[in-house]
Amino acid sequence: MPSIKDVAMKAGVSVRTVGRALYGGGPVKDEVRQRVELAVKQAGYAPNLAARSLKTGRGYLVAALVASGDELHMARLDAFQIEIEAAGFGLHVIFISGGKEPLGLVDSLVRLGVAGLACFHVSATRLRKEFEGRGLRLPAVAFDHQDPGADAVLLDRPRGIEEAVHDLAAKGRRRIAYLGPADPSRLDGYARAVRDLGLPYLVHHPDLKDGEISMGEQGMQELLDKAMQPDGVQAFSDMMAAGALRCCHRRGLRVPQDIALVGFDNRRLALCLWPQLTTVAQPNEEIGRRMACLLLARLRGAAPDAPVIESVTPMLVRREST
Amino acid sequence: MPSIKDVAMKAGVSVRTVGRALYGGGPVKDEVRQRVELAVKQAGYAPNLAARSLKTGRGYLVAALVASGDELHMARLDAFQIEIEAAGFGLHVIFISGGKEPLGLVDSLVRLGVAGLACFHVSATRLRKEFEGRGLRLPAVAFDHQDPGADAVLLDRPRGIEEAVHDLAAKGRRRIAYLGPADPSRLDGYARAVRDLGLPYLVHHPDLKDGEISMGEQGMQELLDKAMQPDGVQAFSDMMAAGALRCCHRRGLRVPQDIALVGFDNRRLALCLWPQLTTVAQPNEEIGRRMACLLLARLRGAAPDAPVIESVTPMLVRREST
DNA sequence: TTGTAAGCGTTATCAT
DNA sequence: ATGATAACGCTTACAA
Repeated sequence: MPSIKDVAMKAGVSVRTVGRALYGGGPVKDEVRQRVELAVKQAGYAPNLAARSLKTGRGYLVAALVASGDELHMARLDAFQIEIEAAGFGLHVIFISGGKEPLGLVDSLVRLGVAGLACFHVSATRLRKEFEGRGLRLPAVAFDHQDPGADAVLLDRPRGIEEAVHDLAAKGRRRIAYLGPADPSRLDGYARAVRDLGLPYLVHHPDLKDGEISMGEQGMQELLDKAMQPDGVQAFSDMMAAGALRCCHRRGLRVPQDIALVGFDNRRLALCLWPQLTTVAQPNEEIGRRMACLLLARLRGAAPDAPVIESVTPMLVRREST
Repeated sequence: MPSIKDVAMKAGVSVRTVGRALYGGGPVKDEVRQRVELAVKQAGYAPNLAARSLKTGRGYLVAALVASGDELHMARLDAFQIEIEAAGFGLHVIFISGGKEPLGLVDSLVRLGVAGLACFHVSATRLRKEFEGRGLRLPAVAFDHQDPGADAVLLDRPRGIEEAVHDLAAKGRRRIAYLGPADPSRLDGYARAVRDLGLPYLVHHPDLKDGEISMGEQGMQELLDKAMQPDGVQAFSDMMAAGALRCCHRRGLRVPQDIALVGFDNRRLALCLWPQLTTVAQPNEEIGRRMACLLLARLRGAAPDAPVIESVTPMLVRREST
């Protein structure tokens, strides 16, 4: 492994000059700069990041906390990584399986000297408190929830649901139900839409907890049994919609002829179903990019003191189920 | 950030003694060790990994190359991470989106001083060659393919397919077809099974390339049009099976009454379909764990010179589609 | 049984 | 416009 000394030797200058030539911080003769750059190429020199961060105290790793392996998180993370690496940082991914933090997570982050934190649908409030307890400030950006003092990118679910319900109404549906847990943001959008459209408020919250598919299947069953007679259903998620679809198949209800069905998330699953699922898509790439921008600005000290909150809007994707 | 000096001061000993007390390497009085451990606790000391790896030259990060955000890779990676972190290493995940390596990947890995490499379905032959070109040996473990000189965990697909076909036959199916690309490992298992069972060899390779779902749908259509009259189908993947299922629905074929259908992978999707898909499951956690063991052994220098190749067996999961 | 000190590769302060 | 050198926190050979 060539070090900066080797480069200096090769170029016939001092290490200080190599530093100036590569990163600025003082005047360097053009001819010398060229010699240095050539020497870097020839030696295959790449600065040792361990040494750098030991010296500067600044870390070069950004940690991402991710709820285990979910397709949506991965899409966001992918976009996030690209921006982060383009800015010269490295991405350190930590999977939080089953809601449990890895043992000694804070320690390992401190030891690694992480420069910042990105939370993909996992709250890091406690974790950041621990950092503060050690006298460290850890810049952070979160998705879809607000950690106190952290920047955030929020998803405007109400808007997405509202658009979907309006679209159902535009297709002639008059009894549009909401199926799923009592999530305030989704219910807000649904409630606003049916009120504005003058349609009945039809909501069913299945109280099942074991997985979204069976929740969707059983919830749909109950919805039908309660004689709500829906001709359209906005589901909490694609997974729940898949369950609802199973119920319709079982009962011989045709989708979309008898009942139109809309999901939420636009998972790849939506394309695999019969019929293919109309759904509200999250702009995952945009989310990842925005999170990276926010965090990078803070790492560069170019962000205001107060947390920056941004909002992204989901988009309706029309398929066979409506 | 407390350093080892602070701990030494607090405990009233030298840094050398702290080192011995914490990591061994010489005798330490019990009483002194206790004082040191107390001081570590009180100071909240955690060794600075940048300094350590600068000094030792050994990295503490293991890099994982992953084909972007796939659910199966994530499950394996999750298990992999747990073992790696338990061994005191950190995991550095790199997503290879769309088959393209991030620009300057080798450089960034060198600079990070990664200790080892894990390839989840991405070949790293070229990458490791580049490392060798710089005079660095990079221990590596791969999944599902053999990189020269690297350890590997292979999936015994033939066994999995064979078991599935036998299961179809046991349920009375006599015309079992294989639907999918001409993947040698899967075809091997299929061919062996139908031969052993004395059943006809019915194979259709759709030459469509645009996504596995439409490939499954169109492939199934062609399979039926060719009058192969299958009463059972082993698909290349769950995604293809989902497409095949769509075709059956469209044509009014009942699954499993008219045709039984088996997928491969056991994605979460399999539970969302109607009917729920019987499929060949990959033991993802085991794969991740084994890869970690192999790599850790090599990092500790406890592995033989020759590459170690292990094999894991998939398992049939019976659901509604058979 | 314990302590001293060198050195890893970088950055940055100072002098030239 | 350039160079010598100290310091970051850690590990470890060597001295005591």
